[in-house]
Amino acid sequence: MESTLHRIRANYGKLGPSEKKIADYILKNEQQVTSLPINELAVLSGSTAATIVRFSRRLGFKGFTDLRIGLAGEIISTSSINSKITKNDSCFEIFNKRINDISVSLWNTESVLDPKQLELATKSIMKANRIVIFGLGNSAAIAQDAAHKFLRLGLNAQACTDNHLQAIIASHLDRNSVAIGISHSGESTDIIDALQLSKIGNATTVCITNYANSPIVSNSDICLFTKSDETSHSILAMSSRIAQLAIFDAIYTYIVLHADKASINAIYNTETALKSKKTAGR
Amino acid sequence: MESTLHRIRANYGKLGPSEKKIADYILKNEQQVTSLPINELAVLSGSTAATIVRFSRRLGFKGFTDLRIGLAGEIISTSSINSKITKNDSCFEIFNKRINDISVSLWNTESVLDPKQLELATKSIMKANRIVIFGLGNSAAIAQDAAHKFLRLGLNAQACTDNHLQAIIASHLDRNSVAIGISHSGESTDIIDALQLSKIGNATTVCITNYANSPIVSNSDICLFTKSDETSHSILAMSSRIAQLAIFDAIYTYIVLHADKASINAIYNTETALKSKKTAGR
DNA sequence: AAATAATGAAAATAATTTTCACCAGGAGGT
DNA sequence: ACCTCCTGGTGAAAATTATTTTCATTATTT
Repeated sequence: MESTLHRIRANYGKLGPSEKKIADYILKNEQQVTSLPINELAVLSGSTAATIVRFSRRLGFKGFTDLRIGLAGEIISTSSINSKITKNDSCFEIFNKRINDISVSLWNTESVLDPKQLELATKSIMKANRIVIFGLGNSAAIAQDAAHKFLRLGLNAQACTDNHLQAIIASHLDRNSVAIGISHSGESTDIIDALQLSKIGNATTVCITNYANSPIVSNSDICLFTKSDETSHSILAMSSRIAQLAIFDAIYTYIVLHADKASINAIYNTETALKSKKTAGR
Repeated sequence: MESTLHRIRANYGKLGPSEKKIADYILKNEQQVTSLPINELAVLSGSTAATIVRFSRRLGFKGFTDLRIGLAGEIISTSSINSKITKNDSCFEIFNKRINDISVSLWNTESVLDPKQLELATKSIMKANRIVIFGLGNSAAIAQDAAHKFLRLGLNAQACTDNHLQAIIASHLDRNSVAIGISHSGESTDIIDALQLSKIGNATTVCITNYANSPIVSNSDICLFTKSDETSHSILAMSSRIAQLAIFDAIYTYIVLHADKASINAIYNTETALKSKKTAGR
């Protein structure tokens, strides 16, 4: 079952003029439409109730009510996000608001992440002889997590979270290497330096950042963007980091699915090796 | 504006018996209710339309229709996004399904995480002289991330992700220490051993796990549960790890908000120290 | 036993869907 | 070119369905 907004866009061409007006109004006022009676929507969109019903049917819904529910289900409840964390919040309330932030940030990232760039990054990683992931401070954990994932796949991956080692490692990369730099702000000088050094040896450089106009972007062959507001108390850009994690996870999963025999064995062996660490299988 | 399901739970006590039946039915059949006429819901829940409307009003909605929209908006469309990842999916499609999984898992965790235990854990961490976080394999990155957060707060925190060191460190903890063990399965023997050793010195033990009936639970003073299905290709329990991250983030944020002068200075100093690593301030 | 709260049946209202008549534009025949 | 006969889109109004309100009844409490 496809998403509501998608269905509207996909069928836009086949719509009649009056139906187009309805589609336009809905696309412009997603949120509002979820709590609008059909007759009001008819007036607001310059159409009639009957046409709205036909419109809904044409898109594959049972009727307007059905479409509306679909719409509500897919709109990141812009209204309900009052994620301001205050000092009076209990720890649990904070958790609550946090996960809301994270969800929003993930779905926002989905809208700024370029599928093409993501695919390029993935393919580069699959083909690389060596993968180095640079991340400092907040991003160090992400880098390590990513390296861990790739190692499981039998890839020659390595996290580099030490700014002394970074320069050394970066300068030894060659054209068959991929250097991935993670920096939320896109301004971490050490990471940028590492990518520049990597470029000297003709490694493919990939960055993951939140800011499209940051210096790291101009030093990267492939750019993967996250999107998170990081308004509140996040000195630690929590939600953007989750977005970063999700990106690596998608890459990892893709590679798992397209792995050849050898890689699958690598995964299998890892699992077997870890089994002995558990008291029982789950 | 609070979430629909929460409002139902929060006001559950104040409901009449018939309204409770409605609440029960909605909580058990969230998804279905979004596309159910009020009269059918009345029959299914063993109540009447009038009571449902009253019930909706009492929860702060304009009427049943309003409640239903709220519900639809907050149910991570379990049905619509069929998160089955297939080999034909592009990397971006995988990303898409992944973030859906993560969202679902986060909101599920919100429903199993005990606010009391979370608060206990937080308070223990705030008061501790020493905090050690044990995590191996998948969980190592989480442990490091958490330690990193606490360090920024000026807390004496340390991640221990090496199973040789774990035993050594654990056996040196005392009653003013907090030992936190992270294990998705709750069965990682090394982590359980570490917590047991920690307990000998009377440290407070905290676990984070997905399984309430796992051995780690009986070796912990405080238990924090995540909930994620981890159906698909997740050898790496991705979404539960995000839930773990979110838990630590909530704890961290709470402590930030309740930090005394000294701690705030610690944060400030950290930020200042890091400034020099950036080409410009963001 | 009176007051209060909760409930359901039925009436009233509101929203949605269906029906139907109309119109515009196109295809094919004269 | 002109006339039909279609077709598909549209809106007005009727029919249906859903929701909300009213009100009488039944529990529960004081």
